[in-house]
Order: sequence, then C-alpha cells, then structure tokens
Amino acid sequence: MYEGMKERAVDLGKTASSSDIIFDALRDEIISGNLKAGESIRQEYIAKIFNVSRIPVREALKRLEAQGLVKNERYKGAIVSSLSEEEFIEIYEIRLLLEPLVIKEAARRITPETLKIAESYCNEFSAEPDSNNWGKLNRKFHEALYRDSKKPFHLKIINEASDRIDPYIRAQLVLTHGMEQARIEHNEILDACRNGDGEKAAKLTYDHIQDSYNALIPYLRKITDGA
Amino acid sequence: MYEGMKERAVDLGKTASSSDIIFDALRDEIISGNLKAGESIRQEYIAKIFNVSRIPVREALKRLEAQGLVKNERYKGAIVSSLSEEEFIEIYEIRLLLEPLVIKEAARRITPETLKIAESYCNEFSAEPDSNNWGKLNRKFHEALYRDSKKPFHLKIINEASDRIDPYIRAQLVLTHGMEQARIEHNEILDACRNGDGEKAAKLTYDHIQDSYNALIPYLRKITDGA
DNA sequence: ATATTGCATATTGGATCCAATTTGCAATAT
DNA sequence: ATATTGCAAATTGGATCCAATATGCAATAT
Repeated sequence: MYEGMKERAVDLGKTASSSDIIFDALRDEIISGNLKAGESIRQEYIAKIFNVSRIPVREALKRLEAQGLVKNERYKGAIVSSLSEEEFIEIYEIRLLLEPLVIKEAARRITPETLKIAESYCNEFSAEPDSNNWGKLNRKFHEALYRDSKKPFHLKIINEASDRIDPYIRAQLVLTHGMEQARIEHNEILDACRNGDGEKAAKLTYDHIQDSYNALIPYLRKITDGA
Repeated sequence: MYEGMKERAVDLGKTASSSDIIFDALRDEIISGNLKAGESIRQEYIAKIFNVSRIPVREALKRLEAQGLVKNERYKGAIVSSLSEEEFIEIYEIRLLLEPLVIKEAARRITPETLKIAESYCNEFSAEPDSNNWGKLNRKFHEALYRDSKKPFHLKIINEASDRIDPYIRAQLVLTHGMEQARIEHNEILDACRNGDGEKAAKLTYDHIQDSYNALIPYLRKITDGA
C-alpha cells in the first residue's frame, strides 16, 4: 500500500550531511583549478564560509586526503596535492588501460536514457561559450558514456584518476583552442555508442585519451611553472 | 650543525595520530576477515577500546568509506562492505592489468635491499605454521616486490583492490592447501626479479594472479554463504 | 494471534571547548 | 647587518556536550 511513498522516503533519507556538501564543494574547487596545487586550506576558513563547525570540514578533508587530492599537515592546513610529470604519465597509462575497456562494455548495453544524457552534455559542451564550463561538461559527457558499464570499481578508479588531472586538462582546454578536435572526437565516440559498437567506441576512446595526452604534455610545464 | 637531529626530528614528526592508528587497526580487522561483510562497527564501541572520543573514530571511518571498505549509515554504524561476484571479477581484471605492468618496472630497477626484504617475506610465508598469518605475509611479499616500481598511483590502486579481496584470499588460503602452488610461484617470481628480468616477472605474476582467481572462484560462494 | 502505537534507548552528526605546539614576528645579542 | 631568542597568535587534534531521530520493545487495539 502507498508504494509511491517508499521512493519518497528513500529520497528523503538521502539528504546530504554537511560533511558531504563540503567534500563535494572542496573537490569541485580543486578539480576546477580554483584551488591550486600547494595552496593551503584552513579548516576555520571553510567552516565560516559554510557556517558550520570545523568538525564536518575535517571529515571532508580526511576524505579528500584518502583520495589523494590534499595532504593534511598539522598547523599548516590541508595542502592541495601537486602532480609530478611521472605521476601525470602514470594516470594517463591507467586511463588508457581502463577507459576503453569500460566504454566497450557500456556501449554494448547503453540505454536510450543514457544516450540522451550523453548527447545532451555533448551538445552543451560544443555550444558552451564560457570556457570555465568546458572542463566540467567534458567530464560529464565521459561520465555519462560510462554509466551503463556495470563496472563500479573501474569507474571509481577512473573518477579519481580524472580528478587528479582535471585542473590541467581544464587549463589546457582554455589555453589552446583544441576544442574543435575534442568536439569531433566526442561525436565519433557517441556515434559508435549509438550503434552499440563497443570495439569501435573503445578504439576511439583510446585515441581520444592519447590525443588529450599529446595536447597536454607541452602545456604541463607551462602550467605548473605558472602556479 | 647536528645534522643527525634533522632525521630524528622528522621521525618524531611522524608520530601517528589516534585517527591514523584507528584507521590502520580497523583496516587490518576488515582485510583479515575478522570483521565480516555486513557487520556493523559502532563508533562508541571502538572509541572505548582505544580510550578515545568518537571524533578520531569517525574520521577513520570516513577514510575507510572513501576507500570503499565500509559504508557509514546513520543510526546503524559503519557497515563492512560486501563484494558481489561481479565486483570480485572486476578487481581481478584490474589486478591482471596493473600488477604485471608494475612488477615489470620494479624488477628492472630492484635494489638489493628490496630484494632482501622480499626474500625475507617469501621465506616467512613458506615457513609460517600459523595459517592466520599466511594472508598478511603473502600480501607483504607482493608489496615488497612492487616497492621499486616508482609508480605510486598504480600501487595505490593495487593496494585498495587487494584490500577488498584479501579477506576472501585469506579464507581460501586456509581452506585449501594451495600453499604449495603459491610457494613455488613466489620463488619463480623472486628469481625473475633477482635477474632483473621484468618481462618474465610480469608473465609469472599474471599467471600467479590468474591461478589465485581460479582457486578462489569455487570458494567464493561457499565463503559468502557462510557469512 | 496479529498488527499498530507509543515511549525509552541507542546512535550518529555537529557545536563548543580545551590542549598542544608550531609559526611568525619583534626584541635582543653578536 | 645577521643570527638568536622569546613570546603572542594561529592552527590543528581531540574531548565533552547537545540535538535529532531511528530502532526495539512493550503495551494496546483489532
């Protein structure tokens, strides 16, 4: 009886805690490049912004540390992690291994709903005039394509890997006008997914990541020097 | 002046916080299988054991959640994560991709010190009579072999993946007497590392993981049912 | 006998308070 | 001018306290 109530109850149960909200907010600031590598995050400062005590802030920072985005140092605050060129290369190695594998599965079982979402982000990305939003939309597009892969563990790794390099990707998207290339490749990948052609989607994704890497490497030093 | 002091000062600086100690302890309990999937961890209970308040316990639990080992649920405590057969397979997929890659690099640059450590754990593993210690020694052996890979991001993923399946591996090591097989394979891998033969070490590691998977699959249902 | 209701208890999330100690800067000494 | 010392302020880790509410069980109603 009243089956509809169940879903509403579940939704109510999912009200995010302060800690969750602060975690998401800080993660966003870091991966957007708004908080740069080496910068210090003071607990008290964040607590005041969100009108909460330091407790939920500290929990959020501990979680960010577990994911490698910051390093908590006593009396110094949470220092935003930097990325050496070696680690940067490592992350691309992992992306090149896992993302083609994931999209292969996802493309084969992709649902019309997911396809709609991905198409939407793809179009938004192509049309967006504000370069500050390119990074986020690019990310959302790729996330959408992987949704139906049924590989949560792979996705967790891909997400964390992407978080680490996202600030650099975003800076590069703004600096160069490699948008054209990205737009073309996104549409090709989307097309392969529409046809359920996992193999082709995988190959295109591999090349897409490789292109991203090639575009980014020359800018890596420039960006890290500028910090 | 007094150069030696620096190192001591650094060492002193690394005194672990309560939160760190509790995190390590809970992680150990989970990956040892002492705390089983589905069990609830009460903050107050842990706090009393360690004679601390709930604050550091909560921070530890948040970190464990970030790594996927528990899921914090209000009024219910931190529930130890279970692993579906699909996720189990996923983790082995990832291990099969990353571990051979890592050991290939590690074997090429392995130092005498690291080799000594790995040999030590290998021998301990072979000689250990108490089956409760097999899992930990097995893990330590593999960790040692990967030490010189210079791939921190890969290692982090491998560690977290291993954490998730370790309870099952340990149960299986105790249930079957596949120790013989493991011992032989460990020595073969170690030998390839001694010779700096990265390719061979990678191939042997791949087969070793594959064997582990084959041994574990039949026991997976048995173990999860028994919980 | 079974289902519903109400209340005491348990349990977590967050606020406030306290302790420890590093950091930064000014005063002092060389 | 430079290096050393001393002290106030800043900052984090942890303890204690409070609020909200879910859970479990007993009492009640059907």
